[in-house]
Amino acid sequence: MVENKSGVRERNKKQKLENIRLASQFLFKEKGYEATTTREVAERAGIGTGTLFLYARDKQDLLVLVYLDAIEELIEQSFTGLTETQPLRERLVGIFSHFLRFYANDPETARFYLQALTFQKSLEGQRQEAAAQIARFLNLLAGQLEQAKLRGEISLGIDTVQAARNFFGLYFQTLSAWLGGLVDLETAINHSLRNAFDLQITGLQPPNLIDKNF
Amino acid sequence: MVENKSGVRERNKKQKLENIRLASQFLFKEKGYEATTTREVAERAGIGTGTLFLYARDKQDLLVLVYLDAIEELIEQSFTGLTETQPLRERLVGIFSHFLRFYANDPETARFYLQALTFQKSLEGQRQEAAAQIARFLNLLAGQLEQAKLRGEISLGIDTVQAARNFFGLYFQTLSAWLGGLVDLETAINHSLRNAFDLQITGLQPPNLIDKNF
DNA sequence: TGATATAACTGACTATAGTCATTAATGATT
DNA sequence: AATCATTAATGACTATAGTCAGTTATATCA
Repeated sequence: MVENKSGVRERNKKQKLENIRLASQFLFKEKGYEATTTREVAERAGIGTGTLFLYARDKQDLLVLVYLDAIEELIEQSFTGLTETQPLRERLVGIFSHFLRFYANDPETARFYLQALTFQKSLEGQRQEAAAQIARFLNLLAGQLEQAKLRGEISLGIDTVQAARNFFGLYFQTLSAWLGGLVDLETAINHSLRNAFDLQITGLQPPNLIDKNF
Repeated sequence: MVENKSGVRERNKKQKLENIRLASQFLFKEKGYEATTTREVAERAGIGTGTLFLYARDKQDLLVLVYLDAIEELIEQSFTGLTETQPLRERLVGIFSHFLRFYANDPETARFYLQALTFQKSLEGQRQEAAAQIARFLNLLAGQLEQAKLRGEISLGIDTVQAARNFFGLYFQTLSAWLGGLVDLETAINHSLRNAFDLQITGLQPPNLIDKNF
């Protein structure tokens, strides 16, 4: 059991995965997700068909692989350049609208990507990375909410992690409605998302009941 | 263009659809969704393979067909026997827990059912029925919230339809987390769902800010 | 009732995702 | 450098969802 020194295999594997990623990216963009066959991806990546499935669990996993980098950048972007004066609701709508607008570049493919992340038996392969990415996003979101606490916009007693989860859930619902064709993009952002967030921030209780809790 | 009188065709079609439903139901229960082939369903329903796809758009549509009746009954049940004294949060947890516990009978198949409803291009065939079912459920839920208004549990200014949507979104997130194996059933109901609902009811704002709004 | 039109049904066919027994390449050990 | 062990790569193969050109059944109407 001696340490691997040359690392030829490791480098080859990394290179192969990157080739697969590039091939998938190119073909999905060129012909669309459904029209692309896994054989085409394998051929373009310069590997056998069987090999492809050593690197990705299934076809959808290829899509997740392609989206990983883009989403990472998107998370970065969505939290930068937030205007100081914006109220919380607008900040949140601003953050999440980045994602909606990104998916709008290719809604068809986005649907398959999001399907790959929802209601899966277990998150293996590239999906696991994507799940970790979402977890990181939720932490950043909770951080934003902590800052809102400091600004006095939200109550100090709030569980910001739970709040972040709630906002994500509401975002996801809007995303689903939009990609399902129930609303158009601008309506989704300016109405569905905003109204949902507004109600989450405001809550349902009348003031007198809230006072009772203190 | 004379009216159809005998209606032989209509009756035949209704009967065939029912046969398909029963065959699907039996086989999905017997061998599981994935292990069941569409040929088996067709054979058991006494029709050709091509005919099957005149009645269902695809395999998942068969699943939606099977679930339609069960969900209808479930909606009914979930709104009956609500204890008068329960606070809103408990009522809502109670309502939604019916669904989680129902899906717990066969979580594997439930995953495929829910996939069939999420991020689809368009809701055709049986899926359209399922979407209408959800819309009806949301209306009932909004009705519950209206009653909560009368009891003074929530503010009169609340848009109960939006609130119903929000609760559904939060429920769906919990459902997804549970079926994805991130939490067990009891945790999902007693923590994930309850905490999410709690925060939606309470809201995020400190009392002084709320007062400003009035 | 016979002729014609329309709607429903069919299973052979196609396309393709994912598997697996076999082969090739790399790394460890002497 | 020769041998062995482990890991990676391969493509022929399998399984099955969904299609479609051809066929059959029902309805309409002279």
